[in-house]
Amino acid sequence: MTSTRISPTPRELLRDAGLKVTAPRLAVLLAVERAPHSHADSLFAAVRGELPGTSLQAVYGVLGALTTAGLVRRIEPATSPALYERRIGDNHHHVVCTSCKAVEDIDCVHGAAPCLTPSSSHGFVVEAAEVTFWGLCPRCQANPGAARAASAPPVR
Amino acid sequence: MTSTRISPTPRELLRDAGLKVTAPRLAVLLAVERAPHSHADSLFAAVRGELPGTSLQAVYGVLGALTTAGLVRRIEPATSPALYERRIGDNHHHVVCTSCKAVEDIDCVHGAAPCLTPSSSHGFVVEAAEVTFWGLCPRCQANPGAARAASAPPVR
DNA sequence: CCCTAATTTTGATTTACTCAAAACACGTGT
DNA sequence: ACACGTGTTTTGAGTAAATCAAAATTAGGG
Repeated sequence: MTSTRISPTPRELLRDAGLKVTAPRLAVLLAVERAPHSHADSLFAAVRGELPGTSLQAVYGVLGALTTAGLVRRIEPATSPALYERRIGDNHHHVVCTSCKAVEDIDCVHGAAPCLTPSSSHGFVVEAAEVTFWGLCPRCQANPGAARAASAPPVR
Repeated sequence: MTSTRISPTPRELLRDAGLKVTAPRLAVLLAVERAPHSHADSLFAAVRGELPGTSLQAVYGVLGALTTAGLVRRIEPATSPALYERRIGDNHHHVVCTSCKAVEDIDCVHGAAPCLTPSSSHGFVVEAAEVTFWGLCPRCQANPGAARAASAPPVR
């Protein structure tokens, strides 16, 4: 009995989400898996490696579809373009380096999903909480001069 | 005794920050005070009302200077342009309406500044934590059809 | 009141992304 | 196995938000 239940293949992921299986979609899915927290441009570069005909707009289209289908999560830290990752479903957060913009995952502070509840929500029905930590990554701590793209606002 | 210590005038704020006092700066400061969570464009519109010669670039320049000086705080919720507010120093957070993008302040969940500490920070030296809640504002709850500018991703 | 550095204006440019029409291909039905 | 329809991708253009740079202007110390 070869179980079909052990981590679905990219094909299955797409099919199960009701999306057609296409080469660009498989390639983007793989690229995001390999390099989490990538932006559209670098995914485009990665995809071009194995599928030279692909257009940047296709990558944007695929990322939109995958995000809508819930196969991929989009984050948008201040001052960065949108980043994509495959780790979904758990509610995890991110640390962003104020100097070089490197991103790492942070497990949810309080365990599962509703890890935060606003004190007073002004009548809003709150569906989600998003947490971004800002700091200096190990590399930039060691190498203080080398700010790659400064101006990220550490909230204050 | 008319105390000089009660909330500094805009002039004083600028001077104390080592910035020259100029009409555009006073106007932007006032406009942000009046309409918190405004973006550059709408501040530009407001400023134009009382100071017709002002350029959009000047508004961007002023906002940059005020932000650097810590007189104004910049936030950038996903899918919105940068927003500015005068409430600073306290570490407060925001709820953003997923439908109309309205923003409200939320007091820090755990009291003062270090209201969150990442469980494992991958060697980052964390300086700040930023929390954004996503939900439906009262108006959009009552008026479900009227999505003003959809596509804000409720994190998932 | 003058002078200099900071600020603002004017004008061009970049980045990240969206829109639309035409060509193409996945996969359902036969 | 094959055609057909719709969803996808390509091609090409366009937009919003913001940044960059040089020239003109102005705040405010001396």
